[in-house]
Amino acid sequence: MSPERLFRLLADHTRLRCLSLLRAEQSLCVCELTHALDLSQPKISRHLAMLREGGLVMDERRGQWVHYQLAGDLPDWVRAIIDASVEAQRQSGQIGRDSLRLKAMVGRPSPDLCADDH
Amino acid sequence: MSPERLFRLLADHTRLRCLSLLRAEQSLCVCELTHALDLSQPKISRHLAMLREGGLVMDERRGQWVHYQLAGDLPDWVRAIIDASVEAQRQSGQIGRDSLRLKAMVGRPSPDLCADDH
DNA sequence: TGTGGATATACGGATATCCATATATTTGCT
DNA sequence: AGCAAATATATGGATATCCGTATATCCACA
Repeated sequence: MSPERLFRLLADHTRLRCLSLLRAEQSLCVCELTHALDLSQPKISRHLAMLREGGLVMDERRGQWVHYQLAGDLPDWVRAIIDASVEAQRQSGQIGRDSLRLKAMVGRPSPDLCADDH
Repeated sequence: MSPERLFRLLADHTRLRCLSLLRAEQSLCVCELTHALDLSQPKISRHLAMLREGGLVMDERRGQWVHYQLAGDLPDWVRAIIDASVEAQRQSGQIGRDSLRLKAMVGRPSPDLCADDH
């Protein structure tokens, strides 16, 4: 991952919000992100695919849901950049607003249910 | 400065190289950057203008030269992001190559001469 | 005032990015 | 097999970005 490629990935409001919320919430499925960010499903899916192709997030299918989380093997400098940007997002209140919508989501697939291999 | 705007500014190889070299060399004029990066003068000038409009660098005219340096009043999170990207650039050898070309530049406007208000 | 060096900006064209919409794919369930 | 929910991908258009080239501006100095 080159710095230029990383910055291109981060240079989009939607992707930044996805990353910030994923860092705050550990693991989220596409429909949770769609609801929390209040954006269309294809839009979220497309941006998550870009983050995945860049190695910033991992996906894992659990039943009919696909859960995303931050990649665990990120280089230190990449993690430092993501951390700093998350901090700025937090100060702007963006993460708070998205988290609130996530909390208010009804019919949210429970992480406990999904964790079981049922 | 929003994270998205910062990342857009950093999402370009030329601007990253300018920032890295400016951080390493304190202060450089346009012709030094043009020579060190081996790129056309309008290209360097245009990218420096973007960095200036984004508040990442300051310019100061000294005679017929315009010297650029990193802005001194950057927020902590911005500085952290720039620092991390510079570190990655250093590891890639990019800064070393550009620094070498800078050192090898002949007729380089001496900082000592330019510092005087002659 | 005029000339040359250093820097900045304007102008098109090529390419990339982003989006909305429509559609395909995968999975769980009956 | 067939249906519905969740997710992914394709398509085409609008917009943004980047670049090379040409030109304008600013400054030192004669």
